[in-house]
Amino acid sequence: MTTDARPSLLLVEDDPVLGPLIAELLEGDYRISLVADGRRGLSSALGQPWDVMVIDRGLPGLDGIALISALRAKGISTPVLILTALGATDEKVRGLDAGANDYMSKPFDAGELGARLRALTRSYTQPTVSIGDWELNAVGRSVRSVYGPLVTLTAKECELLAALATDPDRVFSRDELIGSVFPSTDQPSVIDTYVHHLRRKISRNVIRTVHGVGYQIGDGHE
Amino acid sequence: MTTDARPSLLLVEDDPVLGPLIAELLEGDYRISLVADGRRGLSSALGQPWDVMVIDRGLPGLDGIALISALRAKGISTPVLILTALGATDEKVRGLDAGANDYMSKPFDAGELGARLRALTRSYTQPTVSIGDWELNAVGRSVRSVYGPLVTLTAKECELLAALATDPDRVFSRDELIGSVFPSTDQPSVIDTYVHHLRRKISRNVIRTVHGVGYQIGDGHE
DNA sequence: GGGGCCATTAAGAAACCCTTAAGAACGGGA
DNA sequence: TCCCGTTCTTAAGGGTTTCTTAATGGCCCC
Repeated sequence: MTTDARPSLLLVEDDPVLGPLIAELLEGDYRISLVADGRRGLSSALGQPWDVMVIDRGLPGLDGIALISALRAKGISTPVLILTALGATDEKVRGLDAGANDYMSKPFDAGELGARLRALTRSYTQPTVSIGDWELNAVGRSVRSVYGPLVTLTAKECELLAALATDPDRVFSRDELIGSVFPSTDQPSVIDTYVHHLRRKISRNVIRTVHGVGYQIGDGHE
Repeated sequence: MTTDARPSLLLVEDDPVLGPLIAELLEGDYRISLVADGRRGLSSALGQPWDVMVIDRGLPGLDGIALISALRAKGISTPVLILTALGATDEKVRGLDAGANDYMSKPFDAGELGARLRALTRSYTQPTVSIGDWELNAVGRSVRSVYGPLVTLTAKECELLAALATDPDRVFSRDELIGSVFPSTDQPSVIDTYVHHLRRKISRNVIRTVHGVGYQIGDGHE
């Protein structure tokens, strides 16, 4: 298989030497995107799902701590390791309190950075549901194909897909799905609309229509 | 029969009013055990098998989410409905992601609770009928041979095949089949048409013609 | 060769689903 | 608070699938 299985890593580091250096160190193990200021970091972090982030404490535009706070406020729970030149304990506490998951002071050991990142990507890997060739991350509201990029879903899209995925091969009636995903309405056609959204975002073959009955998640044997 | 056929239900709810109230509501349909804190909930849940659990989100001792996570980590896959005062969507996602199967916000409607519990205790596995090398899923309107691809059927195709499969080796007359599958018509040739559809979709040998009499599935050995 | 019976194909009608669009509701940022 | 963008919800037309009917051709037995 030709798929790149490396986890994606967003590196936010303004130092023109250190940034590329870290990127080079880690590029064997991660697919790295490097951005050099806080605002771009935020838009990158929000723009697509990441497996892990490494964020510098002192950044132009938007401070690292503020960046992490903003992410967490948005409900992004991607694991973050924060880097800093400051080794003081209260700095560490502040970073972790803001929502960082780990912390390293410069200068740091490359091996230790690698180990800490492995620990982060291991322990914080969010549970996913397999749907044929797709993996649904209900917490991050994202779906990724084995063969393609990550796709972000809206809340309802995600809930609908998750509901169908609770029991592959089972056929769900529209009323059933409305009860669990769209309790605020009783109009079955809303399901059609969202099925359409999901098929457009993901793939036409993920959700099967059972004429006159409802919808079902295929099992990859089609 | 003297056996109590009611499913067993473990209710973990610390509210001194709501707990007994729910227990009373449901005791006609379930054998209920009520415990009032998370740690006891965990030991009860691990101590014996349950058919279904209702767990409060906020619990003393061990939070409801943590309780469910612990259960799932132990490999306990009993269906769980989580109750909460919090209606926020991300709370819902969090609960479901921790391993809950369904979710209700307080205050809740007693009837809806009953319906959701019935849905949880109902078997999700759809019955399949074996027809030679083929397996028919009447709800999903699909048929598959061993290791073969999934073949989708229309409603009438499926009903006809299911009708024949109710009694393999028995020969069904056209009139008989029309009565049970195509009540809206009285034209026997419609059966021929649908037999043809099935043979094309599945296999030429699944349905045997008994000249002058009708149709039959298999003949004992193929 | 004729007659009965079955297999196959086709086509109109009906039921149902897909797609698009637009207004409402929601939430974030200025 | 207001504005703007996203998401949710509703609605409706067009398109597809499915049902039903019917006609033709093949096969076998008489």
